[in-house]
Amino acid sequence: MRRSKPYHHGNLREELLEAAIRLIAEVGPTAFTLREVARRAGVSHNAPYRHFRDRDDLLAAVAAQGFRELTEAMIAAAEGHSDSLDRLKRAGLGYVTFALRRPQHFTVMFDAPMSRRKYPESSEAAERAFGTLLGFVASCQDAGRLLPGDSRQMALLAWTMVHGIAKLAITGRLPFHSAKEVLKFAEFVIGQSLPAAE
Amino acid sequence: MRRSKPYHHGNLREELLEAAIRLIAEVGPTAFTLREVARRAGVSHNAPYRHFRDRDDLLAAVAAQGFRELTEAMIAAAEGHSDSLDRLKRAGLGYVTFALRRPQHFTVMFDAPMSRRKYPESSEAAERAFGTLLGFVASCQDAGRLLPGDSRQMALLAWTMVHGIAKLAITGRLPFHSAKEVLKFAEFVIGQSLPAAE
DNA sequence: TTGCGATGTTGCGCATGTCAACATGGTTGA
DNA sequence: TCAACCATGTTGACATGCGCAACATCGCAA
Repeated sequence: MRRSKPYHHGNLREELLEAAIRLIAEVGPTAFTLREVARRAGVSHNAPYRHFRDRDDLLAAVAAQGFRELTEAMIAAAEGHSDSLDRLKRAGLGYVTFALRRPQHFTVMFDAPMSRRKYPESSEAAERAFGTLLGFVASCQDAGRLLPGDSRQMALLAWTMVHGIAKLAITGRLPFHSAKEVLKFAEFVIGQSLPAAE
Repeated sequence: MRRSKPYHHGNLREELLEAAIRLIAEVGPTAFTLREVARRAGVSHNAPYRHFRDRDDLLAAVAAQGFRELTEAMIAAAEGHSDSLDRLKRAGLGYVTFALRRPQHFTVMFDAPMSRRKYPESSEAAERAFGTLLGFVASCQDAGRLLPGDSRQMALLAWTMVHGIAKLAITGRLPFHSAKEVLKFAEFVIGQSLPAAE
């Protein structure tokens, strides 16, 4: 049995990250505060500095975690569908759904200018997410379900589309009042814009 | 001749707004500070409170001004082109160009959740911008250059597209290193996704 | 002319990010 | 075995920001 609080925490980095993610979900990136994270993790206001260079560094870690989860969400959304074009569309909807479910986290992931130099972990996680989308696109082309051509370019097209929808929906700019409506619109956009073969 | 500084400024609101826009262009919305704006306008750190409820209120005014300029930018981009579809495409490229030229301002306009209640001026300016785009879409449909259908839906499609491109480009997520490349990509996307008639 | 309301100013309390100095205790090498 | 070391936490301080309250100034209206 542990006597009250041990001086050394043992797993602080993880807990700080989780606390940060929860805090951001509650108050958003602007009101997000390093000191509040420390409070929630039950440590002093300076403890986080042993694990993160500064506020932005912690936010970058939060973003990285977000990108990993986004990747998972897209894969999970495509799961169970066998037609490659269907899988691509589902992945796109998964992207939007993720953004709608975790708007603040999504905001942290995309609002700060990404600097590969400073935050390599976050950058790599982001690239992995894009790579996943690229994979879906390439599969479609291989299967002849999408017009052939530069898959990278095509994946960028798909990405900017779902991203635009997600961002505008999150910030309340679209005239929709439920996730359902947004997703219906997203389906319309995807169907309209993907250069399906045949 | 005016002896040193008069106690009452005379046109402070305007100057604060301009100073704020310049400051944001330099340091971005995060580092933007009410006090620095006051400093630049040459007034005390509390003077702005006579003209803006708080920091967010000033930012909302900045956003409103941005939406007005964005509207102008789209109109100007379409000017001189007679074919309606051409005009629509140019307006879209104008949207992206505006974002690339004034990334920080664009960010202020779109990153904060929009509350119609709290910031009616900014909301209306934003709606006017969208209305402008809607007008271009409707013209295309009237001229039979775009498939008929719900123009509102179609305008939303166009908007989310250019917005996605703009946002990702601004935050350095697209693999392009010049505005020219981004615009070329934007042309590709627009050409690919607009459901042109014929 | 006077006094009132709009506009600026000074000064404050409180919160935050971050630096510096110090405390603690698990691990390690002699 | 045990002492020194280093990673990890803590305390305290400082500069800066936001926004409130009280006060100052001045144009305008009665």
